[in-house]
Amino acid sequence: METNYDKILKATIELMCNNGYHGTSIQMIADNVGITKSTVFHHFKNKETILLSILDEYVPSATEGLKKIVNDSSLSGVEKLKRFILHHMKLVGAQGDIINLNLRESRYFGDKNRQIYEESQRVYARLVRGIVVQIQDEENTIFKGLNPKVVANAIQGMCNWSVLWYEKEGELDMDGIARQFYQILTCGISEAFLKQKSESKLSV
Amino acid sequence: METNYDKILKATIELMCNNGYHGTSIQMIADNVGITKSTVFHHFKNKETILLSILDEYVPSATEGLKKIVNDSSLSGVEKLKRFILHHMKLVGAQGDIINLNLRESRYFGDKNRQIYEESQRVYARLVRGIVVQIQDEENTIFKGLNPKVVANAIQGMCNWSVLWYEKEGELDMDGIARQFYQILTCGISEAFLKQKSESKLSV
Amino acid sequence: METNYDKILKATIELMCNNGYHGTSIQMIADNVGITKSTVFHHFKNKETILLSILDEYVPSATEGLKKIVNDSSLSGVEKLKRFILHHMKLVGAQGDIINLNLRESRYFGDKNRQIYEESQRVYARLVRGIVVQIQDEENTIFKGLNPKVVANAIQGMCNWSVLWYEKEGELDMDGIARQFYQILTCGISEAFLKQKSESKLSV
Amino acid sequence: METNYDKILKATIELMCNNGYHGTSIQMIADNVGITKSTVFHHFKNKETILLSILDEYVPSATEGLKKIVNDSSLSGVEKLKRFILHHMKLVGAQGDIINLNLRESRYFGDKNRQIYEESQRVYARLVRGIVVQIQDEENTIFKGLNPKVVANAIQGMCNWSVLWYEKEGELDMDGIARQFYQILTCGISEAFLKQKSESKLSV
DNA sequence: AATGAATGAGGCTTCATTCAT
DNA sequence: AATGAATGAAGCCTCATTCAT
Repeated sequence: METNYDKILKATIELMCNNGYHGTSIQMIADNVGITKSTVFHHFKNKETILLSILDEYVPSATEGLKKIVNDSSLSGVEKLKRFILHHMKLVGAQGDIINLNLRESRYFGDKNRQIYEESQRVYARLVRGIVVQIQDEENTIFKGLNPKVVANAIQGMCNWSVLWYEKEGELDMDGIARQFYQILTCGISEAFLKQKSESKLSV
Repeated sequence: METNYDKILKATIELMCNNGYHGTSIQMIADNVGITKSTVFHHFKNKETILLSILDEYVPSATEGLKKIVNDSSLSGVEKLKRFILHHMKLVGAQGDIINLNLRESRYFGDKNRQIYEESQRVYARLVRGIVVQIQDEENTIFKGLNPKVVANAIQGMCNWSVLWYEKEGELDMDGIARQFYQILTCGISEAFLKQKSESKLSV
Repeated sequence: METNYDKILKATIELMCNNGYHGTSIQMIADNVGITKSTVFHHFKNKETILLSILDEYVPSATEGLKKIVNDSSLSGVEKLKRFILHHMKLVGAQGDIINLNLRESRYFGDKNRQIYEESQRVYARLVRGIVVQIQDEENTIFKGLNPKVVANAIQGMCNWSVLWYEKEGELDMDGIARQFYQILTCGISEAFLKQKSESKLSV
Repeated sequence: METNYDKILKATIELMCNNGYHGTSIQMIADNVGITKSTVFHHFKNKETILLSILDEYVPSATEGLKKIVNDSSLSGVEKLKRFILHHMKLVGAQGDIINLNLRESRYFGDKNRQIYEESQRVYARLVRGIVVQIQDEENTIFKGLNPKVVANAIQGMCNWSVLWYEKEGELDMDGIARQFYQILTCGISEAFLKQKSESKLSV
């Protein structure tokens, strides 16, 4: 059975995605769940803690996934980029709402928690930058002569921005979007990947 | 002399960028300017109007600039892309705060105004998409076989995301960032542009 | 072993002394003891009952002590005054916190209990007034021509006020303070008492 | 015309005297005045500030009065004591409610203001102690051999306690109570004062 | 004996806004 | 042009208490 605790988290994700942190009141959350304000405070010390609980469940696992890709020394930089985009866009597809919260609302945390979350975002950014640097080392044509920081931010912007326009029930699927992003960045240099990818899709 | 009207706009930009629409109160604005709440309402009918006035001054001119580029039939698609990025990133550099507001806080408008702003964003997006389509028509290697909508969103994400990480006093200048974005998207296919650009810089 | 029941009483005394009745919440009490709110209600019907239990244990015994002194027909009024002060100040020293509660927080009782406690304070006051009257009857110089009610209140004020300034670990001991109070009131008329008292101290 | 500001102060004095600081809600104050909660906050930043404003108006003037007496080098210690008691008891009669607040509720201030008020009470206490010491220097029989701190506290207790039992409309007048307090402390040594005092009363 | 879940009432405070001056 | 007074609505949160386990 779904507990009120879980229902509160779920309702908060939805509401804060639509209305933002400050635009979502405890009353709205309570109404959405069908309980009283008091009950919300029975489960969570305060409003910030609700958002914190949501992000605490998501952020570490997202970073873990990326770390695994980056630290796999058997992979080429390009391969890592490909996997990162697939990994990241899959998250956007599956947990777009939470990513949305992480990107937009974590800045409303109090000092302590905000620093934690800004740090976690810096960590994530640093991992992406690592991929870019490796590609620049290995490849001759891709990202050549460019500032890794700029490139990494460009990649992340391209991917993260999708939380604003991607429609779950729309015509585009996340896998397809990810592959297109990859192609934009690598300019079709390894089109083999695209074919291989769509074949492998059959076997899943 | 700077009028209170202007001071209110300026203070609101700063405060809403840091705290969001709901996180910025009329009292905060008044304090920041050094006037009373009442005076704020003397100049603006209500809170929403303040944000509206800020965006109304910025958005049309931004769209105008883009329209000029897109409608110039003497330009190739690639050239339009180059100019769009330069144009857009210059805006981010000069008016990053306002773009920030436009992207993040316009969703808090009431129904009527929100629709207006969503429409203006759709217009902007359509213009960008037009550039992508033109490039696909003209070029053989760039954006080949990709969904124009995805590409346009990727470009806009790459660019807009910079409002979150670009530091005005930092080491990177907007011109440089714009050129790197262009290169990422075109994979250095027209490196001539980069050279030409840095030369032209001397003559300006 | 100290039961939770006792721990709750102890914590409540401390907390209410520092924060007052309204300033002390069940949550604070529970936290202070290291149990849950529910457990507090398991032991006490409601908040008022906790305070009631504390005072019910103390007040009757205090009154009893005073009654014994007053009703001992073998004692002179001055002797009764001396003993009352010693008795009362010893209570302040040993149970200052509870006296504090009795004096300051009993007014927050509900109607019924408040009346009980106000009555108990009237009883106490009447006993003290009895001592004053007896002194006026027996002595020529002490309290002569004064209103017994005023004198009794003066004595009680002098004594009770000490809960606000007496420091348990300070330089002054309650016995000494009591003797000085006695001397102030009797103006050293029976200094013999003081000598006798300090000698008797050796034999105790 | 009496402003809402003043009405709020007046209502707060009465309510907090009866119900204490924590027992008095802003709603109660608003109701008592006949305004809304919001209006209370229009005039006072927060609840604490209301109490602060009340005490800030009273405390300094009370201390000033005492200082004048103590610093008048033409007066004997006994005369100062007499005047102090009259001064202090007159305050109790006229502003008993505020003294009550000062003594009982100032402890609920936040750290900063509490320290200010505790210091102001220490100052007051020190002045009283000064009188006691002067008497011990000048007189042979009064307060002889006693700890000045204890005596000063005894005097203050005797006087302050009266806020709890003095009834404005009762049979006793403050002048009479003050004179009786004086006689208790000095044991009728200067009965002349009492006569003189009651005569002077005629001429007023 | 002890606790977790739940809640209605209320507490302090902020907010956007109106009105009279 | 600017402000002080006033307010209704709402916001976050605490409180004492009940109930089922």
